[in-house]
Amino acid sequence: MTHAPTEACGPRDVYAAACPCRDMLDLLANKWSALALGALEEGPRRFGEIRARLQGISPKVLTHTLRRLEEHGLIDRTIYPAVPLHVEYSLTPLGHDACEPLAQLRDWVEVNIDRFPKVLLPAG
Amino acid sequence: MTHAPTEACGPRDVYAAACPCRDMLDLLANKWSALALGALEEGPRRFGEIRARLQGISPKVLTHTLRRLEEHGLIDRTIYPAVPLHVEYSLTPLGHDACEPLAQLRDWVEVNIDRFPKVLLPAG
DNA sequence: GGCACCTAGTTCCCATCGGGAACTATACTT
DNA sequence: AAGTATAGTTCCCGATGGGAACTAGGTGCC
Repeated sequence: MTHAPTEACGPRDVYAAACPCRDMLDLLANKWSALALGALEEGPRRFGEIRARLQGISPKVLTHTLRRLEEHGLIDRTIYPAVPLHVEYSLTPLGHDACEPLAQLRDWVEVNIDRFPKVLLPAG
Repeated sequence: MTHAPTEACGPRDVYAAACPCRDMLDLLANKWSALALGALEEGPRRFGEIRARLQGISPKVLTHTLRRLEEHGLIDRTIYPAVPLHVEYSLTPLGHDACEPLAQLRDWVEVNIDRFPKVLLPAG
C-alpha cells in the first residue's frame, strides 16, 4: 500500500468539499503560490531572490507561502550554513509538474489582459 | 483607441506588482473562481445550481465571487423576472477562454492528487 | 570592542476575506 | 394566513494578507 490506487482517496473530485483535491486546488489556485512556483522553474532560488522576483510580497507572506508549498511536497528547502546564512528553495518533481498548468494560467493572463474591461485597467 | 495595443497597459508582467495582470491573476488564481467558471462551462446556470455544484460554498461567498467575475467581464448576469425570481449566470467569450487554463489546473489536481504527501490525504 | 551590514526570517497590528447560521424580499400555492 | 421557492443579505467571528518594524547569527570595518 505504498501508493494507493485511485479509489482509496475518494472520488477525486475538486467539486466535492471533502475531497483532498479541494485543499490542493486551494493551495495551487493562489496568486503567490502560482508566482513562487514559476520563479523556481528556472532553477533553485534563495529567499531574497524569490522575494525580489515576486514584487510586492512581504517576507511574512513569502515565508508562509513557501512553508505551505514545502509541506505539500511541491518544493524543497535546503539550508547551507555558509558565511551569511544561505537557504535555497527548489522544485520537487511534483512541483515541477505543477508548474505546467500554472504557467499556462500566468501566460493566459498576460496574453489576454487587454480583453478585460478597460475601467479596471489603470493605464489602459 | 478602442483596443489598446500591447504597450499601452504596461509591461504585461504578472510578476510586476503594478501591472493589472496581477489583479487578474489574483481573481483567476482562486479556488472559488476556478470552480465557478468551470461550473458554467457546460452552459448557463442559476444561482442555486452553482451553489449546489460548488459543494461547501456559502451564499455570501458565492455572491461575492460571481459579482467579481461579472465586474471583470468573465460572466454575464441575467435576471428573468419570472414567477419565482430567476437569475442566470453565463460565460462571456472572455470567460469561456479563461476556462481553458483553469480546467487544466483542476484536471491536474485530480490526476496528481495521489502524488501528494499521504499525511495530508485524510483517507489516503 | 563597538557599530553597521547581510541574510532569512519573526512579530505586531490592523484591514479584508472566508465561513456558518440566520434572516429578508418577492411572489405563488394551498 | 401559512408555507414554499429563489436569490440573495446580514451578523458574527476566526483566518488570511499586508505594511512596518524588529530579531538572530555571523562578517567586516574602524
